[in-house]
Amino acid sequence: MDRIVIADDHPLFRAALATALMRAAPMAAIEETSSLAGARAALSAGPVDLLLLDLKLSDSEGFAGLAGIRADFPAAPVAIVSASEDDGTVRRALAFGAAGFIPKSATLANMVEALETILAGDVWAPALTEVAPAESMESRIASLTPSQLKILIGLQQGRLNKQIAFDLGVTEATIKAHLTGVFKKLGVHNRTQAVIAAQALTTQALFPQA
Amino acid sequence: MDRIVIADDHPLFRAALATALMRAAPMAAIEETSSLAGARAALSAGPVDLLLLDLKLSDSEGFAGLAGIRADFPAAPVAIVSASEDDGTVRRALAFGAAGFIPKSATLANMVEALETILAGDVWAPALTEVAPAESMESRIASLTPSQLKILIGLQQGRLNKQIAFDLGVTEATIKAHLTGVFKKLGVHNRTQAVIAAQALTTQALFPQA
DNA sequence: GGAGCCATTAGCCATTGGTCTAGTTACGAC
DNA sequence: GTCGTAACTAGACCAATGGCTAATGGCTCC
Repeated sequence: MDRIVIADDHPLFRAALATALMRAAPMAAIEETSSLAGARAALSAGPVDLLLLDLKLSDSEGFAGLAGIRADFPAAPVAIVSASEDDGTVRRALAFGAAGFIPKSATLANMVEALETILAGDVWAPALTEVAPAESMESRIASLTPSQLKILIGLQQGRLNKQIAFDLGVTEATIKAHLTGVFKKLGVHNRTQAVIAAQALTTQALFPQA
Repeated sequence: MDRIVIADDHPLFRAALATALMRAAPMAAIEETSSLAGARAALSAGPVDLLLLDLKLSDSEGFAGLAGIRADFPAAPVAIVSASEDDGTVRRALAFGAAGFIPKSATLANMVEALETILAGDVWAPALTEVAPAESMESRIASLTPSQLKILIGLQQGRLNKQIAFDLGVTEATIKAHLTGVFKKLGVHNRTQAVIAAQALTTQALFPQA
């Protein structure tokens, strides 16, 4: 029996997802939450077979929420449900390790199909116009270790090393060491440039392709 | 006789603007360029009565180009021509001191009207749904002095104080002094947070209102 | 002329940031 | 098993940053 968590701040859409889930996985135990914090709580409580995550939650900021979840709970499959479904958004979600992408504009039948695919362990996403855009900043960020990613998210919120260290329960020296690794992987030389690079985590594509 | 500079990387659109200008200001001397650098060169060469600036140039990044021009040549009226014409973009352009906003989707007649208005010294912009959105980060950035703005743009490019000082031909001490002012005006406490705040200079509105 | 704002620089000092080196653990390959 | 690799951790050391005071000169607005 699967344990499935729906994290979306729109009650009606949660209901729609639940309906689709009842068809795709009749035996699943479904939990609903409207916040990223709620999703994290559910993940902390025990293993989850699928998390359906809205990109736009009150307490999350775009892909930073997804990235944070992936860092803390790498074992849990996460499917993104989103109102925006442009190529760039989909591609980025997959780059950050999403197991699937479900546009909110999808029909119920499509959602059922998508959920079945994802629950079977495959990846489901709207058709992409192209396969791989090569060396993107997204792929670089996706290559960060969980700790590095958490620290990058800290940077992006303007926190000091000391604050991040406190948040993560480690020494400031540790933060600095991880940061050096982050800089190397992102190809930058200081935190300011890292924040600029990490804009990919929150920003819409400036010119979404097609 | 007016001296008017068109900075747009699309040759056809430059031609369209030139056509509109010939009607709005038959006696004007028109110069064309495809880059921000070209526009700067023209402004440096002598007083310009109007600069028509595309928001998206190869060597500029959104509003940073406009802000930089305003900082270096505060006397020159700048009208933005842009493909995107959502409310947020227009509002922001005006917040950064644009004398007008001409959507690329405008008809030739509209362009002529807009240019006449702007050349007469008035502000021309598409209708805004609302007048003032109060205390925005844009208004804070717009309150920066020219030097402060140039330094903020330096920050946003990930440069060191030393590098910015070299670029502007001043001492590092000067950069620090200005930075203190920037932090105060933006309400932040370090350069990382300033960069995050300054994202308004390059980023599209995440959720352009209407 | 004076008040006020801006730009510029210097010097000092505390804090923060970043690199280097190094020890520990975990995990898969052989 | 143990070898190699990658991740996490941390201390030492130096560079960069930021706040402070103080001084100079230019500028505009009363």
